[in-house]
Amino acid sequence: MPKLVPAPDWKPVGVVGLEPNADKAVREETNGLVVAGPGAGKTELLAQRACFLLQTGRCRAPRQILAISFKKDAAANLRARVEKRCGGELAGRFHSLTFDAFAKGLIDRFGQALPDGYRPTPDYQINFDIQKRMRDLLDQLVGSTTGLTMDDVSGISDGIFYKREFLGRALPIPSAQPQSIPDRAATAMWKKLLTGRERSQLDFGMIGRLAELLLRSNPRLMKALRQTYSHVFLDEFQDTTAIQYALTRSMFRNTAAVVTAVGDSKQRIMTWAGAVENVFERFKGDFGAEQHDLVMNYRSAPRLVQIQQTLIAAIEPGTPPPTPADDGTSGEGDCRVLLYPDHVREASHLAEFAAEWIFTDGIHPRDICVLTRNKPDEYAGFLIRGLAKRGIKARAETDLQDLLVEPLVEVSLDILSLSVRDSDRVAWTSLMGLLQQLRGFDESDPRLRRVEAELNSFCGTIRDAIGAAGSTVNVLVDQLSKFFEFLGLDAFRRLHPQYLQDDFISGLFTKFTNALWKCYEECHDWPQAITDLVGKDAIPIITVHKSKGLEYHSVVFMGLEDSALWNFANQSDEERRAFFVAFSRARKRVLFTYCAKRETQQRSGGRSAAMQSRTKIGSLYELLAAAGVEEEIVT
DNA sequence: CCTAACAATATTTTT
DNA sequence: TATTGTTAGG
Repeated sequence: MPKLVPAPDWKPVGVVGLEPNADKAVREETNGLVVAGPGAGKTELLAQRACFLLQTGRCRAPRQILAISFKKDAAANLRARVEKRCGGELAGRFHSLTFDAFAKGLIDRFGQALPDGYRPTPDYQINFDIQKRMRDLLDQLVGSTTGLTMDDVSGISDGIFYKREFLGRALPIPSAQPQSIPDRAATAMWKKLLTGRERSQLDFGMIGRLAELLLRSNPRLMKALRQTYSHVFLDEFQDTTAIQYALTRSMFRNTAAVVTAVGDSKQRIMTWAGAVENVFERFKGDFGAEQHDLVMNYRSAPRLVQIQQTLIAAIEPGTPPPTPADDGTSGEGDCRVLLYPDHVREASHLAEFAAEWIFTDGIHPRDICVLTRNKPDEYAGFLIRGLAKRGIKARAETDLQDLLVEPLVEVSLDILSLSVRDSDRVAWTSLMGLLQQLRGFDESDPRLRRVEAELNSFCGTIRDAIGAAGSTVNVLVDQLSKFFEFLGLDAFRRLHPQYLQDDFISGLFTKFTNALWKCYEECHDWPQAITDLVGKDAIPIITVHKSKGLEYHSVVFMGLEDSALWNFANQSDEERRAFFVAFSRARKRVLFTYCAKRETQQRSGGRSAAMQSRTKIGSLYELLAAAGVEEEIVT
């Protein structure tokens, strides 16, 4: 048992120091809201606070810290930092997971304790299409059992219904008579999705509502939960949805749990997906949270921070301006707008830049990022080919990103790499470790020698099969399936409970094998195909939304044009914040591009490129001009 | 088979 | 808003 440190003696772990407000937030004894811009070290602050609470005994065994993030990688990142900072033993009481994983965990463990009428089948299916299929589902409600007529149902707008009556408020649906038509439809809809088929159909919005109902209707469960967690962290709080906030609120408001939320309202770019606009104010009101503003920017060069100050003044006047931690000795930072006649010139010019950055300045391709507002593959098609001519790889990441972090895919890539490469120590070690774990052997178990031999012979079989002439994607599927049988598919699925859902694991497997086969067909070289799929040396091309929370040495925002920001007139605040998010990803350099003419997709039909304009988003250009950013006309 | 008119969609996380 | 997809009707 590690020795407790008295709070006054506690020092931040592994960092030089914290700015005064951060130090205060780390040691805060009551609910707090940390508001901080990009590069302020919000995640690090949470990691330090976890260390503080665990090492000083503010959070004392058996009590735990619950840390909730939005994205899997953010949750994993935070967990890893805490483990590194204060060791595995204390970090064992730090539970870092996504909101959805947390709510689903409650339903999976205790869902059968839900009240009648709201109890899903234990083998419920996750269905991502419920919102999309709402019109259809509504139409299916017509009938004598629901008492809803064709007219009733066609008078309901599916989008509004889903957001308001179906998921917009706490369960249960008010049942006092007379029920309004939408309320009757909502009641019938829950019934249909929970009991209409053999297996209940749920999406994550429904799971969130059910989790909240579960706790509210089971005081003992609620009490157990509150006793488990003495402290709660909420990361990226500006993105919290109404459902998530309701759950958080009913769990921890007016309880002994100390809740710390961190976020940045200037980076709120998910309101269209349900993020609550005034969630900071509501949190401060409901939880009596004290606000801590952080002002340091540890990410960006001084010139870039200065430009950020201009953007911030426009987005959220009155916000304290950020202070660069970077003194500029390694470069002031650079931002320019490049105006091109067309997408062809843009591609060749940007490729020239990239070649210089990579081959002369030694910047790693992964430390460069191309951002687009939407449709990255269409916007960057020409650029990808321009870069390829100079020997630089680049690719639109989109769904590959998510695929590659799945354990199923990692294991598959390990065994394939081991099969087709002369040696891959890392893959060998990780597969042997996994086999050992799944078989329940300890390190010195003599049976491991046999497993080693079997693994080796598997590699030979796989290499021969997938390398044979006339091999198809089915051969790949077949070989991998056999390998997972050998590995112990059931044990593997128990190790990663998300794979207990048949559709999830089989869909994932198909996506992966198809993607890998596509790479193979392009180069007919297995080691190369694996490298290509992983995208190790490729410049990532992603949307602004995907880039949230990431940072790069250099950022290129392609297509600062009216048509790319098509909804600017309707949601200029949100688009301005997206612009700010894009800009603030960079440590040293940001380039914006504009093309007078642009063809976003490479078409064989030879359609003419569309003329672009930038008047409707003129206010963005004015902001850059006000910050002294130069425009450069490239011919 | 072609065109005109209309509708959908774009930014997203989550097992 | 601009582009792409769908469908009815010629």
